[in-house]
Amino acid sequence: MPTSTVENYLKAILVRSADAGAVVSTGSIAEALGVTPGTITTMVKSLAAQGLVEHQPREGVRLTPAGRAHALGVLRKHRLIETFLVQVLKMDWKEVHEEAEALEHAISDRVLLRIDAILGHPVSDPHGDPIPSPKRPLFDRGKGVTLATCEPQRPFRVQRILDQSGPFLEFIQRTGLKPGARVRVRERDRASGVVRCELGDAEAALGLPEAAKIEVGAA
Amino acid sequence: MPTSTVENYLKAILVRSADAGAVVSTGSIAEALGVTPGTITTMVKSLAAQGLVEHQPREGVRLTPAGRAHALGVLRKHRLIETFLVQVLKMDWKEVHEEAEALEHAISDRVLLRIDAILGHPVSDPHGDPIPSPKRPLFDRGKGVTLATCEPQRPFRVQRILDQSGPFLEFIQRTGLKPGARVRVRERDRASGVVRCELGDAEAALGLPEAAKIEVGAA
DNA sequence: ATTTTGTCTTTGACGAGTCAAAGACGGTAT
DNA sequence: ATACCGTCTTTGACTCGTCAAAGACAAAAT
Ligand SMILES: [Mn+2]
Ligand SMILES: [Mn+2]
Ligand SMILES: [Mn+2]
Ligand SMILES: [Mn+2]
Repeated sequence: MPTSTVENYLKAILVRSADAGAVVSTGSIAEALGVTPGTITTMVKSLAAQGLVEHQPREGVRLTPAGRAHALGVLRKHRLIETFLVQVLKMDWKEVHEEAEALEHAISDRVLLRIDAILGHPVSDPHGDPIPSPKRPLFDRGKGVTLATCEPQRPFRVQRILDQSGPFLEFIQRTGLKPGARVRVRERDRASGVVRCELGDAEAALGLPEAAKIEVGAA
Repeated sequence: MPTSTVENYLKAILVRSADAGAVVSTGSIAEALGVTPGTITTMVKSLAAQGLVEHQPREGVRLTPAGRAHALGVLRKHRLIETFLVQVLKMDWKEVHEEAEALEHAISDRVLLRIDAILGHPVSDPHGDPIPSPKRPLFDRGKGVTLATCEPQRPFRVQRILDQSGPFLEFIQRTGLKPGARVRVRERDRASGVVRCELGDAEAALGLPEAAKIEVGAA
């Protein structure tokens, strides 16, 4: 019966530990949760006492298997909820993260099962982030091909939006560069730093750093 | 930004004040929320300081207009959520109250609007309880006709289940005496205290006190 | 008029979660 | 070797929601 605060901490640690067993700095958790560093230290000690993390003072934090399992459960809820809000409730693409941030702590496993079934057991959320499950324990870490690095002229499919800030999602929505969209890089001009690409019959231009925020895969 | 605790208090006071402006004893709130009397007194003082209730010490508590408005909003959320869980997620009829108790504090007004629209703006929840709205401010207080008092032989429609305890809802589900069901009292034997009624082609028997827990209306 | 009883309030304490400010640490620069 | 700096930890304090236990009150019983 972890509190919702504890769940948020665990999830923050999980998504920040690239690989299972990686160590995360308390500072980065503080920044992610918008809380002072001292608060993290205190909380981390409490999490360690509950067996959810290991803490090497002045070194970092690592999820225990129990902590990781719980964090994965929360992340799964979060992403299934986002998918549900978009697919079933037809909510706006860029609003759902905030909603899911609260709902992930309020929805029971029973409700989650129903949602998962209604959605047909999806494997990724509206942003293209993978939905972990007991049988699919995360980390299909794509090879990291993005609009900044993929082969020009060849058709790809948008897979995942790496920058999920409001303005960037606005842009994605406006241009239609959402996960699932077919896209082709027309021209990548290293001098001007502009990537020009084609979506169906439309065109979109974006800077190189921005192009690197859009992961693509085989069409 | 009332906390979810405050919302639960306001809702408890609302559903316990038969008429708008009625006074509720702190003791009954304590019992409803499963909390000690001292806690209520403390909390009520805080609610009063926030202008949500008026408190006559040793007399009772009354919602202010602001408190009532907020309580109505929470009650609306609760009942719309219950309806959604049954109608859209096909959840079990007797599980939804508990789920809604948590979700009512986590769902935003945006999500609520979508749910309301998808359900077609329902006016009552699965238990037959009215769903308040800005234009429909509660209190369609039925005339209180129940299976214990309605005219025998004449067909009625189940309107509302007054006892929402687990076992009673089990019974309702088993017999099909849910809101919306057509029902007819065949025989009401005051000596044995048994009410025998007919639902479609099936029959159901129940005691008089139990019959009084099932409100009915014109078929 | 007392005493009893039931209900309400007060008081002191606690856990959870947080912050501000002060302190400890360790790596980098001088 | 020493000083400096950025990061992490400690400490003391605060809010919110809660309880247990003791106290106040008023209505009912004697
Ligand atoms: Mn959250
Ligand atoms: Mn997402
Ligand atoms: Mn609730
Ligand atoms: Mn209900």
